[in-house]
Amino acid sequence: MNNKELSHVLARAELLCQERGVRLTEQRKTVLQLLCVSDKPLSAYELLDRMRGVVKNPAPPTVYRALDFLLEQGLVHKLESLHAYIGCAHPDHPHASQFLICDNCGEVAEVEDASVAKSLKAAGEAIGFHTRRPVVEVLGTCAQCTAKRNN
Amino acid sequence: MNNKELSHVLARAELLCQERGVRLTEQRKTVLQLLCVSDKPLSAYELLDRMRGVVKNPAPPTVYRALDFLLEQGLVHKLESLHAYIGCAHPDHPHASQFLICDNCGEVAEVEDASVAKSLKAAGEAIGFHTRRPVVEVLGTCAQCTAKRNN
DNA sequence: CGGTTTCGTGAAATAATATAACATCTGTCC
DNA sequence: GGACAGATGTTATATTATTTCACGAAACCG
Repeated sequence: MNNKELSHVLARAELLCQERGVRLTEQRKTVLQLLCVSDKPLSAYELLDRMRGVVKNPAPPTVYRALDFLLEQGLVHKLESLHAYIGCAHPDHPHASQFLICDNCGEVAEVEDASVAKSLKAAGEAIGFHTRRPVVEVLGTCAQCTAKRNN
Repeated sequence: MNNKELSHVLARAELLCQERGVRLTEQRKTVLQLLCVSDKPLSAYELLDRMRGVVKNPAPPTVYRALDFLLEQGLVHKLESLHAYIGCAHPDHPHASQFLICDNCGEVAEVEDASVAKSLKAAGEAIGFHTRRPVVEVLGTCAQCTAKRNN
């Protein structure tokens, strides 16, 4: 995420939290920023390391608490298959995203494919299942890495 | 999984492994059986506990090695969002399954929805992404639990 | 304003999940 | 039987996540 996007996301996060009557504290903002400026998903302990410069003596609960908050607010996502976290690419609206994760370079693309969401919903409804949170993470190789390998 | 299904799956597993020239050893078969007879997904350490009766002094690598093998052979699945493992409901053919996981009762339904698979594939291809393993786990409430709650 | 309640944080310990490294054994092939 | 590859035994350790209890800050309410 570049600087402009970061500013937008942070401003948007401030606004959303205000609207919702929840508090985007310094620690929470720090974690959100760290995730947004990272070019790859970060594990909780990587975040912990990077917080050392900013927060005094952070412990695991420090980062997990911030992550819990940000996840609840839809400002970050957890990538279950990587045990890692990533800033949400479009926090502007509630959404069910899918993630395309490159095994090779670690790049993660967050996409919002209506057709995927729809067919998933339908598959659940077919057996009376009520969806709370869909986890859709596709592991594979991104276009760039595929191209490189074929050279 | 009932007894008849278990027999079928085990027989099928034996056959598949023979065809592929890989060895379904006692330990591996034990892990597969434990997963199949369980009515819910098991974590690696739950498996470890249940192996104590069968295998002498099992250690974590014992169970993780067996799981790695079984995952490779498509005989079990890993549920990333639960850190747990489950016997494959239909090992007869290679497949990309989706899992509907009930938060309330822990029941997991493995479904193979062609429409989901297709739209996911398309979403990847749209950006040149080459899929290796799709992880699709829908967290929510099963029909039974929804009904109970509304009573 | 002062009291209270709620939410957020600090800190230490520990639980749960997963892997590394290296030695030993077992089955298969020639 | 000797050599090789694959499977297992064993100990230690890495990584991810939660519990618990004490303390502090902000919002709420009179």
